[in-house]
Amino acid sequence: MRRSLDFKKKARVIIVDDNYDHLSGIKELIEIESDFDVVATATSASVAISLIKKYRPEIVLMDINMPEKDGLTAIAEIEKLDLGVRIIALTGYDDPDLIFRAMKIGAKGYILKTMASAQLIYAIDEVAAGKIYLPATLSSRFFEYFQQSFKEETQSVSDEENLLNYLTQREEEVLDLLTQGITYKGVAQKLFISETTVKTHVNNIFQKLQVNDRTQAVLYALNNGFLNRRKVKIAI
Amino acid sequence: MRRSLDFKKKARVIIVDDNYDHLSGIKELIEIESDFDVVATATSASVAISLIKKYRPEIVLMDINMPEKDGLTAIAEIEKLDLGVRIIALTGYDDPDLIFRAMKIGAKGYILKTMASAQLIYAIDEVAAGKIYLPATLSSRFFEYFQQSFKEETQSVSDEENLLNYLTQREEEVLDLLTQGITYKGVAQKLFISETTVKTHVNNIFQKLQVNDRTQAVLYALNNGFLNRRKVKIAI
DNA sequence: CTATTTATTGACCAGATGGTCTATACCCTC
DNA sequence: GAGGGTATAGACCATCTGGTCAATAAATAG
Repeated sequence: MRRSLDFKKKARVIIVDDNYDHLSGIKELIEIESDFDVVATATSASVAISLIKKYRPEIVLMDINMPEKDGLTAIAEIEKLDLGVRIIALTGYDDPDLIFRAMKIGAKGYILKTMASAQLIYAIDEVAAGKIYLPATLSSRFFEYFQQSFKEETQSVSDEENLLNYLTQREEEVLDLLTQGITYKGVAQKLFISETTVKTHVNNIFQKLQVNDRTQAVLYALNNGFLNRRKVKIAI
Repeated sequence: MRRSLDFKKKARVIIVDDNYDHLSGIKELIEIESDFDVVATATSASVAISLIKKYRPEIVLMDINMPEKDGLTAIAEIEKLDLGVRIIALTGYDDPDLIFRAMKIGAKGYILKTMASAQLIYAIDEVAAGKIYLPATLSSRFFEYFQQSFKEETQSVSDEENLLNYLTQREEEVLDLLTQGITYKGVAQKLFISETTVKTHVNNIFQKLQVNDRTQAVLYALNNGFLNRRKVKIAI
């Protein structure tokens, strides 16, 4: 029991930072203040990726602000490799957009360089233990940004303005099939009605949505919460 | 300075919980352990909404598990009123999906009923001060769910499988215009080429994406990260 | 009971769309 | 300089799409 805990603590770490002074500072800090094993360091993202493939560390500390290939892209690439590496992002700024994007692409933690050394060790500890760690202040920032991005999305159009609300139930069914890229004939078969009827519905839909063709109708539906209930869908 | 802090602390609170015992328990706790002013309580969401309109509290504690109108819907409705009320969700379960949805629709905090009373007071404190508060354990859950929902979305298709990657630059431009619901003629004008050329490109796009018409092409593009860079877009 | 809304269908037509084949010109690579 | 990929363009044609007008039946609202 004790052994396995100790074993877990001896997680191997790779540090990536284009500033050599920062790099060695963090390295020393970790070596002195913690049990972690810094197996390698890198001053560029591309070198880092090679090292990660070679050493397969448990933890990577990745500076976000780097020239050439930036840290976020690097994180995305590493995550794509699916090596089980757990990445902690590291920057000087608490820009919510950066935090959001880092967490989105799979960073397991996000730390500011200005934070106390104990916080860094704690973060590594938590992440090494399989958790996701964001300091309270950053997590607060994240959520504000997160909620804001929703408000703009969903609350931008009120119910009265959302033309989708004026569609009848049958028209919604037809539109639903249209958003799956089905032709008049196909819709007619699916709904057991004639092609002409479908055309009538489609025409009514166009008028209500104030569009001229199915592509625009589909786009309107997608942009105004028509099939939102289906699945979580996030994109930047 | 001191006064304004004290003033802030005297935030008015409304508590909503269909279980009367819980309700009065929380009420007592807040009245004894904190400076907050419980101006009203409600055992149903609809009553709560009326009370909120009447009292305009700073804080609402909202139980999520309620019959009739559930707490999440209630939160969404209250947020839509845009009264500046700050809502803290309250449940017995740390279901990540619930947490995610609560935060999505604008809850400023999320607390488990099993948590220590001090934690509840602290949460109200933070939220009353304008912050968003999630206890570390819940925030961890949230992030796991958050990242998972991405992985399914973005990593579901590898680069080789994503047929969009086989499009030439010109074809991408054409597709981009198609996803805006523009006709052959319109595309031709925008790109300063003939309508025939557009048709050729479109046909090539269809073959590469293995679809039969523009609607399907647009849907494929939308579902496979074609215009993802534009805006944050989240939906459930 | 009448008016309105909704769902249904037909007919007709212009124009848009999609499929196929062919052809030229440019650029890049081998 | 031959070959491959890309962008351009025309011709032809079947089909699909969208617009309009008209009509019936059922359900709902007033």
